[in-house]
Amino acid sequence: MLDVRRLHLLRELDRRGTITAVAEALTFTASAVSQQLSALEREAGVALLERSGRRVVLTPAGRTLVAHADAVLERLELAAAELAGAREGIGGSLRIGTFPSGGHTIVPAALAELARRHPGLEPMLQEIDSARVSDALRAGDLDVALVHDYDFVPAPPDATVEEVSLLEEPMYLATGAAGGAAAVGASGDGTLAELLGPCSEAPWITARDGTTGHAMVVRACQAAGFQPRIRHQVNDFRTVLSLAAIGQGVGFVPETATAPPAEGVVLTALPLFRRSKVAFRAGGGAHPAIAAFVAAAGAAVGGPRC
Amino acid sequence: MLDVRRLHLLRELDRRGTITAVAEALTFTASAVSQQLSALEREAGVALLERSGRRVVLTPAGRTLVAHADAVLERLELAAAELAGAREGIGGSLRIGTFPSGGHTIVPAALAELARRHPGLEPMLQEIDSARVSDALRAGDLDVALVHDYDFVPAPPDATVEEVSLLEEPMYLATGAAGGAAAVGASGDGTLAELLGPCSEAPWITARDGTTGHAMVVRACQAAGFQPRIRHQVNDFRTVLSLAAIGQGVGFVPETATAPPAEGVVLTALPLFRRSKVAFRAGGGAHPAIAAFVAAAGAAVGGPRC
DNA sequence: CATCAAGCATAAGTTCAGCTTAGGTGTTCT
DNA sequence: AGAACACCTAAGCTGAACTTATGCTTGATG
Repeated sequence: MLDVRRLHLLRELDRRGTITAVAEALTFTASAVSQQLSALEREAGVALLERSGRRVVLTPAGRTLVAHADAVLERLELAAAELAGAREGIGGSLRIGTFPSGGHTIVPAALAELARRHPGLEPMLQEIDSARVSDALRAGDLDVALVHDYDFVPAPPDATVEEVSLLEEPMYLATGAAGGAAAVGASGDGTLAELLGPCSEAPWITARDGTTGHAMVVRACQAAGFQPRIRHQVNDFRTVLSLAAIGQGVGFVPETATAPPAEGVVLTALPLFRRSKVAFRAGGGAHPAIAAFVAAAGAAVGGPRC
Repeated sequence: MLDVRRLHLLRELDRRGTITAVAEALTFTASAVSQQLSALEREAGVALLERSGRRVVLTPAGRTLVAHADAVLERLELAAAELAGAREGIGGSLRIGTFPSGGHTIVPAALAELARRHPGLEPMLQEIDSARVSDALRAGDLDVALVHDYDFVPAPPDATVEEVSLLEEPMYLATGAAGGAAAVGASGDGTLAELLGPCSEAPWITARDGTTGHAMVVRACQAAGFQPRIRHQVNDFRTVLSLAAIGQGVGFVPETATAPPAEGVVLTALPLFRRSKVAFRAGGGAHPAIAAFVAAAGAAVGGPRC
């Protein structure tokens, strides 16, 4: 019988690219991973990986085996989730990841709701970049995470992670107000090019390089026909608004960040959306603590809005 | 992560009923199985089995976990099968089980065909009662098996075993001929009760007690309205015919056993069928050696008949 | 081109999970 | 009541799997 632990290593190798990275993620030495993968190859009787430069890449046989590993591990996750459901009461710890701005919007409300309904549950919050979430989930460093998904920034589909949509909100263009008063443009009509065009020469404020928020600004501007001149890179939307207010540039903020209205900023709604989701390991949705968090997060975004 | 080897033990416990039986089947000591199941229970955090008299039975949680184990193990079987397919050439050994009468009908033709097409494959034949086949497949003592399936004897559905139908043939009633000449009644019309009625007082020849062939005779007679008086119990259909010829009783034989015609026996076709099938572990159909055997067996029964 | 770091593989030593053996308890059958 | 059966626990042992140490190849850098 194929060893599932070894299949797990093969899957991580497929995702992370190097044996060293796999070892780091699972807190082994590279030697241990190398030995186990050799053993897997031996029992498989087929070459699963071959050296390519100083790394290794999976053979076609290795890649199909990873597909099977995904299926097996998903089913094991589901089994574990159901077992957790069979244990009376929801308890233990739940490791929650969140994008930075989620930490002071959705998460507190969700955690309050969660604590009210399941006092035995011990939530552990951790800020994490959305791009690193799926790795952290697979490695078991996180159980659930709040993630973002922007227009223009397609996430590669990943069979190992499931997502539940929480909220879809429009993005706003934040520009400095001439008079110093706060204003929210209800616009909504007008194409992206028409709305962004006037800012093609302005300095831009984006999220930090490498994030999906950053990529979204760049691609939206490109779609509007220009290359943004980026001056500031900050992740915190309150900082974006403060900078815009003092005329340091223009940027995007999600609807959540528009209340209370920031002084000295004009906000214009864009035909551009951000979706907030809860992500967890495929099969893990049956876990009561995860299901409870998804429900609490849903209540947190749905409650105030209805 | 749940340990798949332990899940395998739990599944076997579900099928076999006692820890001792599981240990015997997998060549462990009962102590080892007991310890591993305790460990599984500990990591599950839920009671999976409870004592009932001097045995143990699965709790509801244990039974749902077995369902997951079935799914996981089937997928692993499929993965292993595909790996075997990726190995160039078909080789190694293939352990084949067969019901006794299959040994001198289908199997030789199938093995000849198999040897012709895949000289590297080393088939290992073993007679086995159909009722024990699924256990033997699951335990890994067999890779494929020829099994039977009679009308009136429903086999309990087993998600761990897949079957491919080979042949459906009518059963014949064998009675002693008055004149001593061979005869095959083409009857076909007439209900089961009408055809068997005349034999309600005759001594019967059936397969050995506990086999499906035996159960089929008893239930068919019951359906015809009488309880058969069983005198002889033999599995070999040639012996059945010989006994019928000397007036020692009446019995059922499948069509396969009617050629060449036996002297002194009258054969009457019954509206009663026997199906021959190839069985293998769920997911194992993708294994090249198993697929080759299924094809060869199909050719063996289909070839002479078309 | 020489040098260095990254990444993988192998050898050797160590630790711990999982096996067997041995012995004990509760249950069922005779 | 006694015997056989099925399971559990304790104790000791063995091998699989990990770490450490080392060497090889590849790619980047000055």
